[in-house]
Amino acid sequence: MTDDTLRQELRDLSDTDPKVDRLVEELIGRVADKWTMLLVEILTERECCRFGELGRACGGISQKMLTQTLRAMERDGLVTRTVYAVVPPKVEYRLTDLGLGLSKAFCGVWLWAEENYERIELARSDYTERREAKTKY
Amino acid sequence: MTDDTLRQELRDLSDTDPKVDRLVEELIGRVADKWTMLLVEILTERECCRFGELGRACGGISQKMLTQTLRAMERDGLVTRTVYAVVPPKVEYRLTDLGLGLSKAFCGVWLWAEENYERIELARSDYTERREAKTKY
DNA sequence: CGGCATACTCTCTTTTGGGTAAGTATAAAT
DNA sequence: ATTTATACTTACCCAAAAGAGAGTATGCCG
Repeated sequence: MTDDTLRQELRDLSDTDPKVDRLVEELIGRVADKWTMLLVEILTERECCRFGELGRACGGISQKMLTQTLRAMERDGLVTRTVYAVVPPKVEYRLTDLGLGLSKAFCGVWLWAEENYERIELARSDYTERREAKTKY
Repeated sequence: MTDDTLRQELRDLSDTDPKVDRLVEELIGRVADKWTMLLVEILTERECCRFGELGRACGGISQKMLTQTLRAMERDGLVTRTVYAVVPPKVEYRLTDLGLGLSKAFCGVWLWAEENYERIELARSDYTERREAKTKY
């Protein structure tokens, strides 16, 4: 994709009526958060997961945030939640088509992050160096 | 892209060593926030913007958040900041290559959001209906 | 009888995000 | 002399987000 194609696509996107625009922005705000993105990634890799499995795969997420994020995703139609009436309880989560679509869309961002994290670390240290140099005298 | 290709790509991504994995996750957390994404989008469309222009284009962002987000983006090497020594002050922001890369990567998510926001609204109302039905008796 | 496992839920506290409003510098315009 | 424009910075404050930790239900296993 050329820069101009990109520019054009984004312009087209903003040229729709402002109500849609706000909806889309709100949706991005909702969906583009750390835990949602992580869960989408994990659920893409392993198709079907139990609650505890997701928790372990996320590393460091609290139970509260996990339930909360999963509920929001369920509400938005990104995952399905299947409860088995057994004891101890068993609940399985899997992506819907909609969720898989988001995964595809977001895949580019993961790839970008993996390709560029070194450059960003470099930019960060350069920046603090520059700031330190400035305040030196 | 097939579902399996996607799965494989994401698996490859997680198979790198866990240190890189955490870095990438941290980067996603940093960059995947509402204001950053909006600013990236605006700066892609109009190439070069002054502070005030960005503020107006964002609609409803406070000066504080605007400076704060722009500073973080500068630190990460996503934008350049050019100060002109004039009065009243004039400062121009534009995306770096890195920033433009992020824009490209994230473009897919905007498109997805635009294509699917109706489905999500529908899923939401279905969900609340289901919940209401449940709690009815 | 006493754990253990699982998927929560609830409460309490801390942290963060983000808004508001005021202050700063300075040249040009009125 | 006062206002205007611009891009901030700083201080203060509130509400929302998130973490920590305990509690719950229940059948199975020893």
